[in-house]
Amino acid sequence: MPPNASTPKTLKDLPLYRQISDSLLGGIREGLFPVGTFLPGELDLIERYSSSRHTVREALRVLEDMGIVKRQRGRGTLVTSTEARPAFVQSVRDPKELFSYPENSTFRVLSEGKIGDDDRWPARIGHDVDRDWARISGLRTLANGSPFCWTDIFVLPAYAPIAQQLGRAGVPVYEQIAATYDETVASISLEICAGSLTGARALALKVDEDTPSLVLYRRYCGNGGRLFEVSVTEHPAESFSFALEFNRGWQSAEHWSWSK
Amino acid sequence: MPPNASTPKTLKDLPLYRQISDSLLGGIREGLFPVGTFLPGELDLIERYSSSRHTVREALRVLEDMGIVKRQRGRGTLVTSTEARPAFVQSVRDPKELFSYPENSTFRVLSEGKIGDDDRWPARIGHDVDRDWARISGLRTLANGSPFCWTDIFVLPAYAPIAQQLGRAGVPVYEQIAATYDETVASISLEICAGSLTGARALALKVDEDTPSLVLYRRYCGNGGRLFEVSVTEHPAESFSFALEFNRGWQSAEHWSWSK
DNA sequence: CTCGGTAAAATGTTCGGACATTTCCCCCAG
DNA sequence: CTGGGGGAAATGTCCGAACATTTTACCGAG
Repeated sequence: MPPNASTPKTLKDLPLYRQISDSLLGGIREGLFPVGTFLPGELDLIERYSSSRHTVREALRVLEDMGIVKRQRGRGTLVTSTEARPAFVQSVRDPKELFSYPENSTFRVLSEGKIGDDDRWPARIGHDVDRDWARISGLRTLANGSPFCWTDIFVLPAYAPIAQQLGRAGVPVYEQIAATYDETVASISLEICAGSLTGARALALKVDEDTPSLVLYRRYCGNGGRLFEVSVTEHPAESFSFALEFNRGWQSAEHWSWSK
Repeated sequence: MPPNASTPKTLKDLPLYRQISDSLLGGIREGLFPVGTFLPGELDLIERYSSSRHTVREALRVLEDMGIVKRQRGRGTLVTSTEARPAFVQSVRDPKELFSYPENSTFRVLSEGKIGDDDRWPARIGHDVDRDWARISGLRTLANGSPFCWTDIFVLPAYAPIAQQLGRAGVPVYEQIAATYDETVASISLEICAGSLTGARALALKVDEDTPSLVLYRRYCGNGGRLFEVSVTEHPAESFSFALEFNRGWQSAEHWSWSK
C-alpha cells in the first residue's frame, strides 16, 4: 500500500480537460448525474470549473468517446452509462504492456494446433518458418466478462537466441521476419515481442515458464481496427504491422471448442 | 443511374472541417500522402485551406477517429491506412436503417433454435412471450470480409398486428415490451423494429417474404459498445435500450455451427 | 567517433469570442 | 382542443492567439 493512499498513482499534472472529465465521471458514478439525465449545460460547467468553453467541450468529448455520455445538439448532454466502453486500441512501447490487459480480464484456451495443420494458414506462410513454429493457441479474451477479441499466439522456441537479441535491439529481427511477411491486410496485425511466458499463459500454451521465446501475437478485434501498435523499437515509426492473409473461415466452429 | 453522376447524394453544406478531412482523405487515397508518410504540418494545412488551426485540427481528429492517421506529438501526423475503421456505433431514426449495412456486407446463418431451448436464455424472459417467439437465428456479419459482430434475430409472426401498428406509431408497443424487459445491461442492446424480411434475410430465417413481423435485433459488438441506438420514436430521448442478461457462455462453440 | 546540449519543428493544451443550428416549450390564434 | 409561431436554451462550427510539451536534428566539446 502506498504511503499516501488518497493520491492516485499518476496524478502528475493531468490536463485540465482530463481533470474535468474525471470529475464529471466521478459525479456520474456517485449518482449526482444518474444515467438518463442530462449533464449541466456547457455554460454552467464553465462557471463550475472556471474554465473556457473549449476546455469544457474537450472534457465532454472525452466522456463521449468513452461511451459515458451522448451529446445532442439543442438538447444537452445525456448520461448513458457509468462504465466506459473498453478502449482497446492503444499503443504500447514496452513489450511488457502486451501482457497487461484491462482489469477483470480472463483468458480461455479454445484450441491448439500446429501451424500448417490448419486450413486457416494458407501457403503464404514461409515453409522454412513453418517447421520451427511450435504451437498455436487461440485465446478468447474476456474483458469484464464480455468477449471482445481473439488472440492467436505463436511461440517459436527455436528462435530463442533471436528472441534474446530482440529483447535488446529489436530492429534487425523485425526486418528479418518482416521480409517474410510482406503483405499487409487491414485490421489484422501481427505483433512480435520477445520474452518468456509465465503463469496462466505458459500453462495454457504448455510452455515451460521463463523459457525465452519469440512470441507472435496475431490479434483480431471485431472493431476492425488494429488492436495494438507495437513499438518495441526505440523509433515508433518503425513499428511493424505486417500481416497475414485473413482466412475468412478461420473462426468456423470446427476449430473452436471449449476446453472445460 | 442518377442523372448527374458526379455529385454525391448529400453534398449540402458539409462543415468546413469535414470538407478538409474529406480532401485530405482523397489525397491519401490518390497517393499524394502514401501510407507511412507524414501529412503536412498543421501550419501548412492552415495556409492550404485558408482556415484556422482549430478547424484543421478538427479535421485531423476526424481522420484519427477513422483510423486513417495517427497523430504524434512532436513528430507529425502519420498516415497509417487508406481505409476507415468501420464505425458501427451510430444512431438510426428510421427502422429501415436497421437493414442498411456497410457495403460489401454479407451474412451467414450460424444456428437456429427456439427461445427457451437454449441455456443462453435464462428465466428472465417472460413465459408469455416465450410461446410466441418463433425463431432465433444467429447471424455473423461480415463487413468488408471481416467479422465484426453477431446479431441474433428474433422474429415474432404472432405479433404481426402489433408490428403494423409499430410501423406507424411505435411508442406504445415499445412501452409494452419495455415493461417486460426492464433490466438493463451495458453493451447489450435489444432493438426492435417492425417490418418484413426480404431477400437473403428472409431466406436465412426461413420466413416468407413480406410477412409483417416484429423483429428484435440483439446485437453484440466486440467493442463493448452499443451498436445502435434505436430511436424510432420521434423523441430520441425515449430510444429504448432495455436488454437481456448477458450469458457469458452464449458463444460457446456448441451453439455455433456453420451451416454449409 | 561519441556524448551532450541546444534549437527548431510539430502537436498538445488553454483561453476568449462570435455566430449557426437544432430542439424544446410556451403562448396565442383559430 | 389543436395548430403554428416564436423565443429561449443548448450544442455545433469557426476564428484568433498564446504557451507547453515532445520529438528530432544539428552541432560542438571531449
